[in-house]
Amino acid sequence: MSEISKAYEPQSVEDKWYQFWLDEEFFVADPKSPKAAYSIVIPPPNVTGVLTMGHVLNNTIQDILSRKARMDGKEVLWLPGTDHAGIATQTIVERTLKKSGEIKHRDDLGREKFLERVWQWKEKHGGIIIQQLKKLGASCDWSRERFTMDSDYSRCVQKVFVDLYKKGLIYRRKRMVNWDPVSLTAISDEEVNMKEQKGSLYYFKVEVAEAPGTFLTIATTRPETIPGDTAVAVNPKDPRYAKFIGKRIVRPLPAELPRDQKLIPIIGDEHVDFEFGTGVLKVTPAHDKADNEIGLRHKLPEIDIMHPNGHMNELAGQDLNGLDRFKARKVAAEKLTELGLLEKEEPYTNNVGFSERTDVPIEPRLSEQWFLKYPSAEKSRAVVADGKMKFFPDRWAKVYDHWMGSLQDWCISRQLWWGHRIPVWRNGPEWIGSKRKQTFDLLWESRNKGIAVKWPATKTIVTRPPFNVPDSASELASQNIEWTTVSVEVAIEPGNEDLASKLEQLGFVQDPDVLDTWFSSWLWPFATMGWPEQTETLKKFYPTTDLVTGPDIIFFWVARMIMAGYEFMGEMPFKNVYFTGIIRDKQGRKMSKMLGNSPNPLDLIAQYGADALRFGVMRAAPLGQDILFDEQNVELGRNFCNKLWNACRFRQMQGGEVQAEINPEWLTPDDKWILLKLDTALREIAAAFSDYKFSDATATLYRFFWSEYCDWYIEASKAVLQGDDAARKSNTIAVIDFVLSHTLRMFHPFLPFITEELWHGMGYSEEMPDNQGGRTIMFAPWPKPLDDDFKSFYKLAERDEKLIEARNELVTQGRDLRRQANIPANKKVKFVFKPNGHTIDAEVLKLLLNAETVEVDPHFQPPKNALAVRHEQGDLFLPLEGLVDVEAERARLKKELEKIEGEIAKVEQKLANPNFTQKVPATVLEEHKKRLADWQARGEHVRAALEALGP
RNA sequence: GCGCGGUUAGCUCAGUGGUAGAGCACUACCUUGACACGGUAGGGGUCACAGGUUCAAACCCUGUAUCGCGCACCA
Repeated sequence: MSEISKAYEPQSVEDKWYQFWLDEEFFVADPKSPKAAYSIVIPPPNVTGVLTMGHVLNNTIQDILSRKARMDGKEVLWLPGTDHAGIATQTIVERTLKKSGEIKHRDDLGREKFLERVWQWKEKHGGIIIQQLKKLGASCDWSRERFTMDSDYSRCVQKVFVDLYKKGLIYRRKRMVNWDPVSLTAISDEEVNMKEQKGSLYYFKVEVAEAPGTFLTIATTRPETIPGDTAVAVNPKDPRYAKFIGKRIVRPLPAELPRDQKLIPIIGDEHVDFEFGTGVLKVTPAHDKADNEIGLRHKLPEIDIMHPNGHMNELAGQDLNGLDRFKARKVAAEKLTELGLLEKEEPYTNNVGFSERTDVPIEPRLSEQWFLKYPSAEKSRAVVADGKMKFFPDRWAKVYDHWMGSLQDWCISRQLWWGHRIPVWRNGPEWIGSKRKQTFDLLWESRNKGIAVKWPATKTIVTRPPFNVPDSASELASQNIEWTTVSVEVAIEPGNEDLASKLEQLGFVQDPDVLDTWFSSWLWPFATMGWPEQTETLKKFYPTTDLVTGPDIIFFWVARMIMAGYEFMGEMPFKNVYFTGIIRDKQGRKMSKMLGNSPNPLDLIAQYGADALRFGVMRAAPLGQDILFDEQNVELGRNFCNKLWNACRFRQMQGGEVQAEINPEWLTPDDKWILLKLDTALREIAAAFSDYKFSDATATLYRFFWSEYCDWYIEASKAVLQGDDAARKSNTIAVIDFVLSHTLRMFHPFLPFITEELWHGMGYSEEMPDNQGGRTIMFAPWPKPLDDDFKSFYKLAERDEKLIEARNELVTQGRDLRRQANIPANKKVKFVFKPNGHTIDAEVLKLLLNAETVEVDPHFQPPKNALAVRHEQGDLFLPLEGLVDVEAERARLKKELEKIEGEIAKVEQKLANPNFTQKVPATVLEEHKKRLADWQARGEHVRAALEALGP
């Protein structure tokens, strides 16, 4: 440290070292390295994203793991990148363009032009979060940064799609999906959140056509869908209604439709719960998932009465046509009232599915979509259940298992533009005329080359291989298939772009939909490493070691990656999964832009430093618990860094040789004590790492460094450092260097910047080989606990530890005497120590007590008013002259005596119990006996002190 | 409805059977040659409740209450 500032100033330090690490390529992973591999792939943040506290938590953990692994001598790959985030990105760009007045709708630009703008936007703003991660100190291999829409990556997605298509696992079908009427796309079940909604349950009556004057009453929450009803269902076992099955009712809406066009059947279906409502269910197959299933069972017609944007269409009738679905609900109820059919409306709370992205109620809608039947599901489920892949905390394994046990096919198509377009071409309406022969020839030729050509004859939907393509025109003819009614699907693998363009010339069109973003993210662990080539990187770093992510994407991402890993790599994608908690504000609310309770991590870094932010977050983030974030945590981190800084500054002020040999003969009991405490801390941290308990690790670091090293050891060592014995002094400095060099390395994964600065500043990097931290602390060895050879060479034994701990206790009590006597902290006082056969360093005692002198007198006879503490090492007296408030002191001592007697009674009771003395392990019994003796001794002492105060 | 997690000091949380802990906040004293982003000392808890197991329970078991989360879902 050329210039020693009194306080640590992170801003000037952090950028300097990050640039150094980048320039030296310390983060770059070498697949040819002989070292053992350690790898993590980053959960790719949205390319539109900015750094949130969640990212800070997540990436700090990954950085800690990566840096620790480097110090453990591993070849580390932390692979970064971003996700194209279909809906989110498209929405942002579209909104921006609308705001600027350039367009009213993305159709104004057209698909191609619009995508150009998204790419432009991505180039301009897409790097922000990467830069922010660098500010945090993330040691990612930036030379390998990937984006899920990179051309290589897109080829992986395309290949995977066609592969699964050929296996028959991907298919296109008209089905009920979750429709988001705002973003105008289907979404998957996982993107739907159920929320409680307060609404109404409407009871209306319908007339039975075959029995005029007879009415059934139906309860519904959605009267606006009545025009879409194609049946009324009752439970066939319901005695009230069974007799109506087979008859028809008159559907009340649309009101203007003639009665004979509104007759719909009463059907019997087990699905109907006769406890609920009136026991009569209206069936709307086009607008309700359960109703759709009933519709399929009973072959009911489907009437779609809504536009994709959630507004009613003309089939809903003139009263509702054009209205938004919620407005239509009210109008439909009014209409029923008008018709005299509404019996009552009661308040009702039910659960409604909301789109995760746009937060509007999803609309169940019939549409043609692509679906995936999950591959390798059994293996993927078993690997976690068997514990071959470990989840931390492991309760998530149960959640995973439950989901894996009830997999539903995944709706993977999205009606968006920004994303991987589905690589399937279909014959369009203009597929006519003279190009017919040319087309068939091309298709037969392609099919023979292994291209996936599906040939579903009209009305026959083929979804499984083998693809039943007629071999020739004559076969086509012999099957009596009219070529004009044939529909063909061609899925094209990467590298066959020429076939696509040929098909397009022949009137084929590519499917307009894109794939769900997660359909690309699920390939992340191997698509980023060069798959499908068997690259050096894949060989070295796949499967990855750890995955760090939030439990909110366990289904979206983690489960799917496991399945993709098995399906395409034949191997699990990661060995351990660490699930972080969710960051909340200090009132326990989720961080959100709306609430404005989400601090900007960059502001925190600017104010407190990246190390402080990292330390504060890690300290507050126990495994598996949500984190209530408070800026005070960061302040604490800053204070801690400052403490570390100043402790090193103190060492530097002592001068002397850097990292000199420690001479075992000159070690003081305090030296031995701190070495043993260091050993304990190293062991605790090793244990914390193996359990992924980072908050435990930071707690240990904090306690060891602040309480043990600074508060006790440094203060005690001043006795030597301020003395005039040069040999002892340099030995103590050697101990300090030993401890500090271990401490800095132990801290480095958590506090990368300040430790690098101090590592160099303290001179610990000097004359060291590279693998000992010569160029950077990043590659200094992770400190190991002290071994037995070390301990015996330096004669470190448990009794040294006990001796100092007892001495420290004596000091604390001695310091308390000052307070009892109301002596200001800055006033030096004279203590007398009456030793009890033990040796104790009076110089150290004097320093720790902040005393003017500590007189050691084995024959000291205390005066009446001396305050005293009795201790196993001797008695410490603070002789005073009339300073003490006798009454207050008496009261205090009495209170203490009461407490002591209580403790004595407790232990005595236990020891008097023969069950206890006979059953308990010897060590516990011993400990209780000793405890009793200790309390008794203290009690005696307090009693003596009381007596000494006089009557 | 099913499942999971929490309930310990004013606040946020550690603590897997053997003397209840940390940080912050609080009180008092102190700018003592590393650090006021600091030091010293102190006050403060029937460990949600009720049973049970045990020589011994914050900890294990059963139940209850309460908060949060996930899954499922009946119009």
